[in-house]
Amino acid sequence: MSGYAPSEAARRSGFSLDTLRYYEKIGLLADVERTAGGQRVFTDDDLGWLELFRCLRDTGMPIAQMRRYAQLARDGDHTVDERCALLRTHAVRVEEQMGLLQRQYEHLREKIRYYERLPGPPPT
Amino acid sequence: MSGYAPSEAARRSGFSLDTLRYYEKIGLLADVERTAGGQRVFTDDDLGWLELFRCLRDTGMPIAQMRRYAQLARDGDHTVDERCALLRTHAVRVEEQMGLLQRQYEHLREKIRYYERLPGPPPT
DNA sequence: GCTTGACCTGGAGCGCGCTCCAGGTTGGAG
DNA sequence: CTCCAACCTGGAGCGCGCTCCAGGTCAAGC
Repeated sequence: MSGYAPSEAARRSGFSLDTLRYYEKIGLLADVERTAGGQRVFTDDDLGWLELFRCLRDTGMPIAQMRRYAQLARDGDHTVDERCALLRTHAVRVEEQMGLLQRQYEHLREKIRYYERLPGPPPT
Repeated sequence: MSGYAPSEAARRSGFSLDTLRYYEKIGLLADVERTAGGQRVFTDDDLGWLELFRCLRDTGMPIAQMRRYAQLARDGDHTVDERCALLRTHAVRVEEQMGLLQRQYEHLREKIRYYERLPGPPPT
């Protein structure tokens, strides 16, 4: 149920071992369990966090902000409002990003259509 | 109609002066005109290229690939197919990127909804 | 002609997010 | 008990895309 070796955690999360260590080093992942010998043991909870980090990373949130979010979560329930606000603000930025991407994608398609209208057989 | 000072080109393109110089230095923009004294004069054609670079940059194309595209364009009409293929390949990547962004955005919204369902007055 | 702000060059530096390395330790299989 | 693959640490290095700087030149307005 819980207790994954580093390589397994890497496989499941899609992050590299180095990235997992890095995320712990900078305080994104805190208090990762260890064996008596000092080797990491990741829990389902850790994997849940990693999934969130992947979501935030893929949507372009800077690490500093993820760090802040994680710290708030560690600080307890009274930070719920601030955490929610942080996510909402981020969501707005993501919407803008999607809009820009969409618009530029359309320009790109238009450029491609221009090439396709050129005399001569269309490539492929 | 054509012939813009660097600051004007920066204003119109939205790139910084340093970035314009950088783009020329690495061969994205080639053969930018100069005054007798050596100062750059940007043409409408240059601005057109910059608009394209912005589109490609905003959609995540690495500079090396933009360089390649620009070089192909300089090489003449016989590179049309390759240029078109390059843009099409890029468009596919952009579609993937949009799909990922959309999916992760939905996860984000779900997380926000989770916060909003929490007991207590929803923030703001 | 002088001033002054915009511009020039080559090259160093930066911020981000990892990624790699050396040198040493751990722990499960046989 | 031995082996060896997986793991540990601290710290250096990297790739990208700019950004900044020093020290000098240009050119438009007075």
